[in-house]
Amino acid sequence: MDVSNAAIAAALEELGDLYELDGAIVHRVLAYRVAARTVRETPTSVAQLAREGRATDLPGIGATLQEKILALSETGTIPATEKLRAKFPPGMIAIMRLPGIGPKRARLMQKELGIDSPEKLREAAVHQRLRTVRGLGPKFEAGALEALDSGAAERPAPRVLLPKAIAIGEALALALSELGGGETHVQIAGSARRQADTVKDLDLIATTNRPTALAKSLARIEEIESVSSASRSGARGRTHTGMAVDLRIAKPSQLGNLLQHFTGSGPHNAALREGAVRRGLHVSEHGVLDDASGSTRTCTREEEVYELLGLPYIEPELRENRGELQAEHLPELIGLQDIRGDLHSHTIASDGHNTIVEMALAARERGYSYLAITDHSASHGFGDDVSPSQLAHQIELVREADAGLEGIQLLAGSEVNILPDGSLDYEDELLGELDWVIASVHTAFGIGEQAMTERMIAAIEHPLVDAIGHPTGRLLERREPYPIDLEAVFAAAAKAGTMLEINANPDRRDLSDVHARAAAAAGVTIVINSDAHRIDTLQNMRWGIATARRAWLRAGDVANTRPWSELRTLGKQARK
DNA sequence: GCCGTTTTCGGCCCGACTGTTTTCAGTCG
Repeated sequence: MDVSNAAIAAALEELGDLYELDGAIVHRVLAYRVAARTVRETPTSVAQLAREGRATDLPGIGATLQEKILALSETGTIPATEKLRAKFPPGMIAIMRLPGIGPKRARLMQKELGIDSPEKLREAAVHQRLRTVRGLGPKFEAGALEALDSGAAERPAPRVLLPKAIAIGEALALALSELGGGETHVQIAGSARRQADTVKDLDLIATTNRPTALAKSLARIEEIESVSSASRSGARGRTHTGMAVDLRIAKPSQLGNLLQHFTGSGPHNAALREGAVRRGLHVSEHGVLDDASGSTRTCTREEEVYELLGLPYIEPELRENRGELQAEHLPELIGLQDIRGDLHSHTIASDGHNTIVEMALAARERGYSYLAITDHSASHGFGDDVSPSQLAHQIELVREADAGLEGIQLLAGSEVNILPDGSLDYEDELLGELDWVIASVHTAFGIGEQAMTERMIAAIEHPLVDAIGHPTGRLLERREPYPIDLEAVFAAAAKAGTMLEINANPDRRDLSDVHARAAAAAGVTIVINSDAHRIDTLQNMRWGIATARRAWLRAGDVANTRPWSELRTLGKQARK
């Protein structure tokens, strides 16, 4: 079995870190990090690509890295890594992770004091030996101790799921607007604005006529635990939940530049600026410097920044340096208003918390014209399983509720378990009674890539399965996707006409942005579903839309932007 | 390390902040 893309990415990250410690130039180190990201986001097996000599087709991967990937996949290790590990023990990388310590200082301390682990660093700091090294001083010593005490060496900074980050960001923006007075406007930038799966720190951009007062007011907000610096240009702080907050205050004349800069992403901005330099332009958060005239243009609106560079406006969700700067045409992205119905929801028949009618009314309230009731199936377990006879009864209940409701069509459905052998846990005859069938994997995640791929493809090819639910099984920050050959899955789904879901639960967002984009490119029809287990979570649809936008999807790529009368002709039930 | 409207070598975004310095290196986003 091939080494996974995640393992290759981790190996490239490690080698980049080791080269950095070894004093390599930053561009070489960056090349490893860029390559690691590319590998992590590639939906097909990079080990296999390397074996076929095609890994070099991926952006940022050349002959040297292809060779190293090949070595990793054939021998389980990369020779250069082995060599450098002997020179720099793992503790050195942990030290380099501490805030305020990079490769230069880590190596300096190793050379001068023999420090090669967080423990030895603490020992030296406590005994005030760090300050004996030229270039280091008492403040550095104190900072190192504080960083060690924070636990930064043991665990990476936590990432917050998007809904929580946006909730905090909106609360802070509102509080700042009130504290700053009438002329104050605050908006969210950074990865939260780009609608990423998770957010490390929150970027807020403000305009105000009292900048110093606004920066100082950050400390007065109840969510804020501490503020480390505040000036007329902004403030940095931390919430009680440990999330870093960066407030930047812009002059209105430069708001466009600042917003563009702090929306990122880093790779997008770096590529944008490299492209600009080729046109004799230099982009920063302050403006666009033109070599020809020697003058700097500032932009009140973000659109003007892109216009000055000869680019169309690029939606924040696309700013990941995934081809948006080179694209001939950018897609007109799908929006929440395009969604006509939700095709994955649960009720009290399984593990949901509301009745069919309650869910239907809430869906109608959202403006949907249809809702599929898709409770779990016969082998779900947890006491929430729906036996075949119970499903037959549930179908009657759905038909009854549908007959009694105006303005929304209820569809009888099920979220059927895909058993380890690829079969489903209801008989075809019963499935044939349904309007809509989703099939999902809920058990036996560890059967291996090949078995999982065969299992999934069996479900995809089942004549009564309309869509596959949360196709990779990932839970953000908690569980990796199960190993599966997605290239084969996408090809099978496109051929069979089985849709693949973007599950909009913000813990899942599965398919992911890069996977959904690859699936659509392979000809798969996407369906975006809330997987709501109560009326309140129907609104999770917005996170699915966020993923779809990051996947470059248009309304036409997504099945449930169509009325049911049209959608049903795409489903398998129409063909039975 | 990669890459090519500067094509096989010589570039490879831009600025702020901090702490240690006497003019700047290192780190960070």
